[in-house]
Parts: sequence; structure tokens; C-alpha cells
Amino acid sequence: MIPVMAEPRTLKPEEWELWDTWMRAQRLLLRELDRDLQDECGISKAEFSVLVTLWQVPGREMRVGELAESLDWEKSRVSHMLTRMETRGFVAPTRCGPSGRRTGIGLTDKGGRAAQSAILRHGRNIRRYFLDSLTAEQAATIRVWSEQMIDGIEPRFGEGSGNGVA
Amino acid sequence: MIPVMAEPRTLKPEEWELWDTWMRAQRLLLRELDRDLQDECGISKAEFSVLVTLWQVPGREMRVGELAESLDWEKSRVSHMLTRMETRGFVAPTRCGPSGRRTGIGLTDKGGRAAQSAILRHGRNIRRYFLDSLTAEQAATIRVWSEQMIDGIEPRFGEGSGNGVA
DNA sequence: ACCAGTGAGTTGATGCGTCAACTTCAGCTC
DNA sequence: GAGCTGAAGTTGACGCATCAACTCACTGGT
Repeated sequence: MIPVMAEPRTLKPEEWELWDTWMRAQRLLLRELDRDLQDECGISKAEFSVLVTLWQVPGREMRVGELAESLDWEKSRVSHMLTRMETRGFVAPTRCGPSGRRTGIGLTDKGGRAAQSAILRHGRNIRRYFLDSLTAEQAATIRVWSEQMIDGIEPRFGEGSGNGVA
Repeated sequence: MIPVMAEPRTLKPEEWELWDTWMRAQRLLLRELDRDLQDECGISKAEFSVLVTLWQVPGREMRVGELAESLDWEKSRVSHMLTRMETRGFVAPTRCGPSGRRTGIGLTDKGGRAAQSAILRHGRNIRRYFLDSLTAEQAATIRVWSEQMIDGIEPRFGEGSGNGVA
């Protein structure tokens, strides 16, 4: 009988440390990006995601369901978000069903302006905190590994466009 | 006059794609770990952080401020969290100031058991989703880069022990 | 015409995270 | 000891995220 190597009961210290260091880096980075967006542009990263997604699409309007799909968010999350953003004047329903239900949602002028400036700002921050700290080799490694991980967790194909925000 | 290279106005497509892919990987990984901890152990990753931190410390009790420092959380976040966890029976004040204020906070038996099983489970998940998808080289790259990034954002030294959770 | 079923969108409840304001308490000076 | 100051801890308000339950409209079958 061939002895099967037992799975280690817990993480080895250096494994744990790797995980912990990496986790810490994530947390700091996201926190920083979020804070800056909030302080300088007055929007959260969730709002940013919505603004960008609408910004990118031709008529700057979509159906709620498309938006949810594109962001890979739950419908209800989108709905709550839109309610808040509507009261802030960033988006407006382009068409409504009889019962007040949002059938189409679009950027307002204010939303468009906010999107534009936030994209610039956020881009600079990504460069500063993320890209600038990467060598070409590191970047390649990270890309490969990210793709591996995505496949490992969610082995579906080409869907969910991505909005660049957690 | 030497022309200074203008900073690119926005991210180049491949830069954006790198960022987006990486972001997506993060999001999926964290979501997965969180969901599993929630489904299998009945605790959130925030609760997990607190349990682990208390678990690791000698008497399994600390002051609220120490806990906050160790987790790198705001005091108020810790306080809210402890209130919830206290009602769930995971932690209990070990000593209180006159006005009912928590002076020391410690794990209950239930909290200890939860910590133990969650640590095993979480460790396996980290291995499965994170470590197993890494070659030694990738791991080295990620470690270095994480450290660079941490230094880039928070150029302080040796504080904040880390709890392995966002 | 009717009704079951399905998909789209909403709502409410609850937990998480942050900010600002507040209460206590300890140590300090006078 | 009276009063000041700063640190420790709490509270309330608000936005974000998820889950489950609901409404509404459309579709297809009989």
C-alpha cells in the first residue's frame, strides 16, 4: 500500500506570511484608491463603477439587467445603487414601466462630467500605486496568475466585461 | 529647453486590461473565501479576523485598543463588531469600566471552538484557491511586489501584525 | 379567455465599514 | 482638590453588500 501524503493540517508559516502580506497589500491599495476617489471626486468606487460602465456604452444608457450583468453585481445591488445615485442626480431613468419601474437608466450631464473627471483621476492613481510598482516581468507574472485564478474559481468564458473596480 | 515627456492622459488599453484582470481575480477570490466561511462556519471574514487575533494572543483576551491596532481597524469598527459578536456569544468582556465600557475583551468557549474550526477551513481554502495556483516563482514575485506596494502606500515599519483577512 | 410560469426589477432586513460627535476616565498642573 | 487635556471607548447616521421575498409584465398552452 502506497502511503498517501497527508494534506498539511494548516498553513506553514511562510505560506501564511505570503498570504498575509499579499492580503495587506490589497487592502491598503483598495483603501487608498477608494479614499482618494471619495475625497477628490466625491464618489465611492461603487458609484464609479456604475458611472464608467454607463459612460462606455454608446447612448450612455442601458437596461438595469444589462448593467448588472456587465458589472457582475446582483440585481438588487444595482437597484439600491441606482436609487441612491438618482437622488444625487448622477443618473436618471430614460424610460419607465407603468409602475415606476426603471426600464432604461442613463447618465445625466452631471453624471457624465463626474465620470470623466473620475476616470482621469482614478487612472492616475492606478498608475501611481499599481503600475508604477511593477516591472514588466512582474506584470506578466501577475497577469498569468490572475487568469489562472479566475479560471480556478469561475471556469466560465468570455462574460462579464469588467469595470476595473472591486 | 528640454521637452518633458507628458504623463499619459489615461491608461493604455493593455494597462487597463492588466488592472481589470487582476481586480477581477481579487474580487472573485475574496468573494469565494468569504462565502465559504459564511456558509460552512457561519461567520463573516470580519468576525474571523477578530476570532483569530484573540485566539493567537496568550490569555485570549486583549484591550479593545490593542485589538484595533493589531487588526489595523478603526476603533469604532472594532466596537461595533464586538457588540455584534458579544450578542452572538463569541466574545465577552473580561473586565469592564464603571460605565459598562469594555476594558478587556476575550474569547468565550464558543468563540474558541469557532476560531479553531474556522482556521482549519480557511487555511484549506487559502491553499486551494491561492497557494495551489502559484508556482514558486510566481509566489516570489508576488511577495516582492506586495512588499513594494505596501511600502509605496504606507511607508511605516513593523507595525500592524496582520490577520490574513481583508 | 384564462391561467401557470418566467424574467425583470424592487423592497426590506440585516450585517459590514466609515465618519464625526460624544462620554469617560486618567494623569497633569496649579 | 479644581480644572485641563488627551486617550480610550461608544454611539448614531449613513452608505455599501447580500439575501429572501415580493410585484409586475409578458408568454405560451389549453
